[in-house]
Amino acid sequence: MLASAETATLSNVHASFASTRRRSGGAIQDVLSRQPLRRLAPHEHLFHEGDRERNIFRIECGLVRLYKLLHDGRRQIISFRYPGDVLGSDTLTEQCYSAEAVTDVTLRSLSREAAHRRMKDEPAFGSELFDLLSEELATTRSQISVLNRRSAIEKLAAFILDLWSRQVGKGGGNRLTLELTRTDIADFLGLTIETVSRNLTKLRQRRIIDLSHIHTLVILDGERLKELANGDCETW
Amino acid sequence: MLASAETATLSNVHASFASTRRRSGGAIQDVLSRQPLRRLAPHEHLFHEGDRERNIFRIECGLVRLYKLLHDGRRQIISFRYPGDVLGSDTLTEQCYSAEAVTDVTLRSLSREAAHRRMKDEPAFGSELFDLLSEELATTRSQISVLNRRSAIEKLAAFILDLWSRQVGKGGGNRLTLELTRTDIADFLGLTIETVSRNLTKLRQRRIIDLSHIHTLVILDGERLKELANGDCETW
DNA sequence: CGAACCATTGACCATGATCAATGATTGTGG
DNA sequence: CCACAATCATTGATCATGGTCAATGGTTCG
Repeated sequence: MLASAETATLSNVHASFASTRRRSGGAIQDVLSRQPLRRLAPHEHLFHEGDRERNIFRIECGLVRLYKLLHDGRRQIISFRYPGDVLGSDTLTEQCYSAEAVTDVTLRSLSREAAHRRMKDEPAFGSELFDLLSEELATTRSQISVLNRRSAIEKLAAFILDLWSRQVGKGGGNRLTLELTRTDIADFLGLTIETVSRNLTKLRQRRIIDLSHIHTLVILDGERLKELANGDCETW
Repeated sequence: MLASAETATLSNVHASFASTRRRSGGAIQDVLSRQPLRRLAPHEHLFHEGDRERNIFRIECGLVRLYKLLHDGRRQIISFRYPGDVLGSDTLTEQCYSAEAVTDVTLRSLSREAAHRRMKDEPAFGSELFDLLSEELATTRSQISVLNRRSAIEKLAAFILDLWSRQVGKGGGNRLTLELTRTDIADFLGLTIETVSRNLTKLRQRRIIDLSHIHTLVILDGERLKELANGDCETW
């Protein structure tokens, strides 16, 4: 069981949350790599909704959450961003959400002005930005499909698989570090913390995951998790 | 009451569905205006998910729905597009949804290849496309906020207000034509047709809307509708 | 006119939200 | 370093919303 989970691909999890990541080189990556490192402590903001100053960022290390505050005071987390992720291509025209460090974060950034200058000189730069933006839009649309119609357990299973897919290749196998609070997960999936908690407990009881330490999640049965994420919940 | 509804602005409906519309001139508009007209009958597709051929379209008249089929066979409608709307800026890299005529539709289109050629000659063209895409992303994110956390009545009220805002300025006052079926509305809002129907009935009973003819909706109390869309449902 | 499709309404039920109590974990100042 | 506070997580009881199943009524179109 462990083995099957370890070797399983995520290709048939149709609607996941995979966010915009660029690993390969490219004009944007090159420019960013030449920017100085900045450090942020937990709860510091990269930017706030409505800020005038705008940048493109690349997370070098740590975890960032993007969120919007709803008019009733609730928080909708748009996405979580991990090392290697580029963000801000979508805010060059308008800043319509906030970005906040969850953990200690190291990042590099490029101002909008610099980006615009680059775009004029280097055509590749603009088209890479365009691609980033397209990818972002596609991801956001998948997110709607997941969030809008699915049960708590389906959302949660998809979320865990998504987290897992990010840590694949970084060693650690089926063990993944959960730096997020239940509130973060709830605000992302559009659930309450109680519902998140209850469903994690159920997953634990059914030996699909292990949560011996609150912030360490071990996937025991990845296949089952994928079934759940895809809606096969008959035996749930 | 009628008067107040008539003069009310929609500015404080924070999370609505307003989609990408370009009314003013611009490089893209200019080019599109020079393309030949095409006509589609109801249920004809502009394109299907996965199609290789890609285009930018402008709806000249009629109504189009964009949708994705979920793996369980359900349909998530991404958005409805109306005359003047431009669509397809997001599909230049990948076609990840389908577009279908709801009514008789007239449109103009520009191939991806032509768009790419234009982008090289005319820098404004590329940056207009970029803006269209950004706008699209912002809209999609608002949509998540509305869809993810809100009650059926809040969704429905926001949806009606959005429809209304599109017909403002076209005469007709508070009367709007509902070319969509209940199934369309349900698939867009992530509800069932029964829930849509029941809530429309309640709105009717409370004299907030009138639905004497199935496809003609009259807003009787726009203020109340806005309150509902914003979550003031105490008296519901 | 009849068939197919669409909409409404009712009865019932499952999911997840809310309210509430308790336990665990983390961080801070003495 | 410990103790206390604050935050976070778990669990239970209850309830409301909206989904499902089912029956009926309207509309539209060949």
